[in-house]
Amino acid sequence: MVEPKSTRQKSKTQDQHIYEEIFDAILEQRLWPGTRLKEESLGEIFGVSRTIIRRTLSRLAHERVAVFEPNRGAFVAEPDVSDARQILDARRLMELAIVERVAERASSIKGEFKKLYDLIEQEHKSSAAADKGTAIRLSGEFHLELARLSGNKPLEGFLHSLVPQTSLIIALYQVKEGSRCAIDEHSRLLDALKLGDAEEAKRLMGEHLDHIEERLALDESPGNRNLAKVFGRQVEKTGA
Amino acid sequence: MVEPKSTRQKSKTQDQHIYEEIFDAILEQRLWPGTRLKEESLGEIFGVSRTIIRRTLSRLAHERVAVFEPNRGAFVAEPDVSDARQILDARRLMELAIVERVAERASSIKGEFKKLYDLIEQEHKSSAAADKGTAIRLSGEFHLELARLSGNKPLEGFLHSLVPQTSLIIALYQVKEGSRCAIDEHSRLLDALKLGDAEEAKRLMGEHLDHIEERLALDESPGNRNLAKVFGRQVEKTGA
DNA sequence: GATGAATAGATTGTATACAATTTGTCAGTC
DNA sequence: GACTGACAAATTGTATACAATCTATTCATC
Repeated sequence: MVEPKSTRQKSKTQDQHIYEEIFDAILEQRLWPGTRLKEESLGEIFGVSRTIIRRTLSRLAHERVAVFEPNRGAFVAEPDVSDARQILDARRLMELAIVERVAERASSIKGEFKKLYDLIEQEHKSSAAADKGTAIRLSGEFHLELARLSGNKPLEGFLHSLVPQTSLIIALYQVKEGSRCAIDEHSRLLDALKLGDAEEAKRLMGEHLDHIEERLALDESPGNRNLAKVFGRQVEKTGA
Repeated sequence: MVEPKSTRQKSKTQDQHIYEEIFDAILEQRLWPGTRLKEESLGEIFGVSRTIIRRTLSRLAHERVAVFEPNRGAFVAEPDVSDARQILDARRLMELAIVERVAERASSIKGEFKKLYDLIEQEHKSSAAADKGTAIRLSGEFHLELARLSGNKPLEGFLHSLVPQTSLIIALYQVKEGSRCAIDEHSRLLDALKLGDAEEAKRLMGEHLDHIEERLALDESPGNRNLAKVFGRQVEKTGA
């Protein structure tokens, strides 16, 4: 549908674009856990062949944001309660390590904090506009930008896969609506980071994550399991 | 060259096999940083088309064990000094978190320690046989099995990409030969883990990693930079 | 009417064909 | 003899063709 132009050249950019489009859709919870990702449909949407789509799905699968079911196709991942606990555990570990490193580097990266402030401002705007999807995505982007400022690419990459997975967990298991205090938490965290106060930053990040987890129903009782699954798809887990 | 049989079915296993073959070659330092990974050659070696090879390379690239250079192909990664520091930093963080979790679960996973003991025994054997490649690989597998026992799949997956990257760093920057005390360190670590002594296990793991890093020349002085690069390949960094 | 087998349609998995790009070679010029 | 440009070979990047598998529908049977 778009002009084919040179066919090549923009390949990496093209890939990245499609990836981010799906990534953002998951962050904003427009793509629900369990949603089928049909290759030909996606190919038509983005004007590329299945080859490209397949590569993107493969990347998402490697990041555990999507799963391939053999001969059945790719689906948006549906982390179960056990997965969710492991993901949140890993994420806490990462986030604390990240703020520690950002705080340590605070003085040498002063100029780079601007984007974080911009993101907080945008968060306020979308919150005021009751634009829930954008607000959630911006919150994720705040954490990703923090990871980038840690100066550690492996950690950044790892968090990049944990953030959308957290989004899926929230979609599946959040029972209480998120009060907008999260934005203020980001704001206070950023203040501590700017001062290079690692301990305070870690404390704030820990509380921030506590608040996210408090709103989740991750007990394994059948009632809650169903509650979670009901809003997902693909129920046939036993039969296979 | 191999019988084509059903063409399908074994697909995932086939993929996994090729992946592990390359993965092990890197762990054993048979594949050197900078080595070109030509798609057609690999396809012939494993008896599959470029499609399959490309998927494998794409996975390796995502794990930062290989790098794609646009229109030029895939190469075994050559982490520079800055990359190396970040990788080792991330790895330390992961390894400490992993032993912490294994120690916590020690009592409930008693039966699962067997493989670790087996691996140590194999390490002794290959060390006695002066089989350096195998010894290095087994050491890596020890850490990977530890990660598996942490019970945290995301952490396990992340370490799975850090271990071969460490192998590349050692290939590029190790200046002193590794004394075989590493095996005893694994052994003592395992003892502490079995007792559920998280603090002692973390201390031992920290020392173990110290010893690995002590043998590396990661200072940015031009002499050492060249020393490292000289044994790699693909020198044209400025031109392209 | 419910159950189950057979068949048609849809979708994924892999190989291959072709286009775009890079790399290496060789002639021509200064 | 060194340098530049053009051409040829090799290799990657993408699309497409075809095979294998799964899914849904239909029809027969009880």
